[in-house]
Amino acid sequence: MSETVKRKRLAKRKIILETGAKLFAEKGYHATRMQDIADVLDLQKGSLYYYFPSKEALLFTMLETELSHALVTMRAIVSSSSSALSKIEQAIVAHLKVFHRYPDIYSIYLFEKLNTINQEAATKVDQIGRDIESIWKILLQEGIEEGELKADIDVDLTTKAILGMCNMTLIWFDVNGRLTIEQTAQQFTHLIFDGLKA
Amino acid sequence: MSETVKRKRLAKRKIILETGAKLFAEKGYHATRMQDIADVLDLQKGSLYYYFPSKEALLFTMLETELSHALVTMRAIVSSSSSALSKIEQAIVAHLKVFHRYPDIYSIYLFEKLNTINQEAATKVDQIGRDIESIWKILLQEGIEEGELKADIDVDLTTKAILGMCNMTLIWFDVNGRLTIEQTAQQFTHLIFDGLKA
Amino acid sequence: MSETVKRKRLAKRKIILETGAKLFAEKGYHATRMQDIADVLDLQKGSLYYYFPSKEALLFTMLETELSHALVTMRAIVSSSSSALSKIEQAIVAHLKVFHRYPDIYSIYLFEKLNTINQEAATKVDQIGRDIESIWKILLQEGIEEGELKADIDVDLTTKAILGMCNMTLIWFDVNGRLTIEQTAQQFTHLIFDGLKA
Amino acid sequence: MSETVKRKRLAKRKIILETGAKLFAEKGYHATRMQDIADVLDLQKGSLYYYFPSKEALLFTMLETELSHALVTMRAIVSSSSSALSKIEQAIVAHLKVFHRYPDIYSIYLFEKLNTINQEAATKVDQIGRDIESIWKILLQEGIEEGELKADIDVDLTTKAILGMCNMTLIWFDVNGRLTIEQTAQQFTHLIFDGLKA
DNA sequence: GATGAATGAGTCTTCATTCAT
DNA sequence: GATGAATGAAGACTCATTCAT
Repeated sequence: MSETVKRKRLAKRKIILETGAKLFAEKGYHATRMQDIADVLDLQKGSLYYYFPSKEALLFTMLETELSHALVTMRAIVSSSSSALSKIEQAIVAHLKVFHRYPDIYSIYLFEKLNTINQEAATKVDQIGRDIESIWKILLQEGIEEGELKADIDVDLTTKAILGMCNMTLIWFDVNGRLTIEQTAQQFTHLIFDGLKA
Repeated sequence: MSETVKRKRLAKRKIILETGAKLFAEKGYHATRMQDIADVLDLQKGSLYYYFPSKEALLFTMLETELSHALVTMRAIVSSSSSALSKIEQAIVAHLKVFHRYPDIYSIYLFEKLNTINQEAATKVDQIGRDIESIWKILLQEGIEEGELKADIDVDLTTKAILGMCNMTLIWFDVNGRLTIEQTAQQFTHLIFDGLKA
Repeated sequence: MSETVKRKRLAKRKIILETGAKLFAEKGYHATRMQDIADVLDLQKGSLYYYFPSKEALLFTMLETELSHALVTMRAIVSSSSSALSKIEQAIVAHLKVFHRYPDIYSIYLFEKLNTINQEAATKVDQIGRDIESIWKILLQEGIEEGELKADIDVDLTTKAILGMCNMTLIWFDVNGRLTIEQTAQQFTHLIFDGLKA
Repeated sequence: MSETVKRKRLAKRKIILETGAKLFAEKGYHATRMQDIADVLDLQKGSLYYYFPSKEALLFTMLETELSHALVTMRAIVSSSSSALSKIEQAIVAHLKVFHRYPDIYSIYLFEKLNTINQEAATKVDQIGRDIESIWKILLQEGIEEGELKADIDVDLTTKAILGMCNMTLIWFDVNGRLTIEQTAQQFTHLIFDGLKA
């Protein structure tokens, strides 16, 4: 297979993945038929199987690919030499940015019951999610140890709180809305660091 | 129809709703078959149609019933005469308690793409959700006006942040875990009011 | 489930099995569609799944049921106290009779590549076939030991020869033809015992 | 088209036929995909259509070619001037040898329901089979007439018996087994001529 | 009220075949 | 000659729903 052909094939795979992600995110995995994806791409549904062996494979390929990318990005940003506070600030921005680069895929990751679709594949994807979560715990722990954060913080719970806040943006954030991702991140940071009290 | 018969019928409807909710929450609406529900109840799937005209009806009945209840509860708790800060504190506890009384149903509400199942019914349910959200906005607004909260708070965004934090507990909270709902609510309140900084 | 209902269900299962057997035998397993079976029974193809979980199950149910029956019959006939020669004679009749009671099912057993359909189930069915074959070997061995058969007979090969002769009747035997099963059996016995030479 | 090109083309056709035969024999015609054949040959499945217009054509080409050859061989061997007994003996050897030269193709011939694949082509192939069978009947008839075989033999049935015995070797004979084809043929001859009785 | 049976529309997947390059 | 891509028709299986009893 020539280089050109390979590139073409990969490009087609990518556009199928993106179309699939969009539809899975909009209507849910089960409510999306292969037909729907094929329709958007102006293809016969059978043709999709030339690129992916199954609907499941389509789903988990996008999840694994993108979540792995997210993990790499988070790691890179976090392993800098800034202060803990600054790192947390960066992490919030980074997390939101990464998740909103492919909001469809991350929505699927968060809100589909993946383990009822394919236990094994779901476990793999989940592991990446847990890895990302543990980065957050490390960050908060560092903050405490360096004295920048309160000593009595419940690291686990706070991680869940921050991630809950950030991840739910996938549901309500509007790209054409009043606030940008950066502004949202900034306000989140402010809330988390200083609280609401006057 | 005698009173006894009516009561029996209602009791059976309730248990069907609860079983349905549990399964919808666990496996998702589409992945749950009427058969699954019937199996748990040791019933023929056809018999379910004696109580509910359709799977959709089963879904939306539970959602409307329970969310209406949540709205009532939130309103009651919030219309007290406490200080804004105290009301917010109470609201967080109340919200978590209400949501975790029937976590299954609220999970379905938050994470199923209801509008792809039945646009009209989804709109109705959604309205209740928006009503609850607006209570939060009012609370925050009061807090600002009474000078208890910072004046520069973005009310909409903060509402989303608090609700994100609270609602995601439906995914990770473990009844048998280290923290109770009340303790979780308390820590959330602390975080939101005072932030993490040392 | 009441007795009457159970009986009805079993009767329906039986007629589905027989219809399936007939079609599988006529056109082959792969060339027979569930639709074909349903058509004969004046049923929707989906309805077949109320009785059998899959096409494979339909296939292997008939095979296991009937071959088990064949084994039992062969054992019963063979464990008598007649002379070896007489037993072999009886065995030939019995074998042909059993096989031609449900020629469809035995044709499927002999001529379908079962192991490419379901390895595990095929192994189970095959074991029954091997059990039947070993009965024949025992018979021949007895005949040799009792001095009724030539001492230099190759038991394995002779078994294959006899079974080949008998089993191939499934392909050419015509119920409405010149010879009955009993007459065929008798001539086979004669050939095997005494040969063709003048 | 040059000679070299033609030769190359024929060689490729032959290897496709042999590969196809092997797979058809192993897994059955319907269970074998063009893809499977292409895989073995390290080819795209589309390329097979450069050599054969269809899967059916592939099947019937191999059958007609090889069965015609078998007929020729049988005729040659049989039209000698030996005694009837000797001719039958030779025929058994010849039959087994011919069939085991391409056991795959003969298995397909015997055990596939060819007429459900292509009625017309199947009839053609069948005719060759019937021609071979009638050679056997002639042989037996000669034996009777020359007084070498018993006068009361049922020629048709005996033909079926002998052919059943011989043809089923295609299922169980093992090239690496204890017996060679020649030895098997010899034992078959012995059994048929003299029987088993001591 | 409940059940066993059946339906029929839908959904994933397969695969022989075609064809532009 | 050969390939990568695509087609489209078919087939196994699912499942919400209906209904006679």
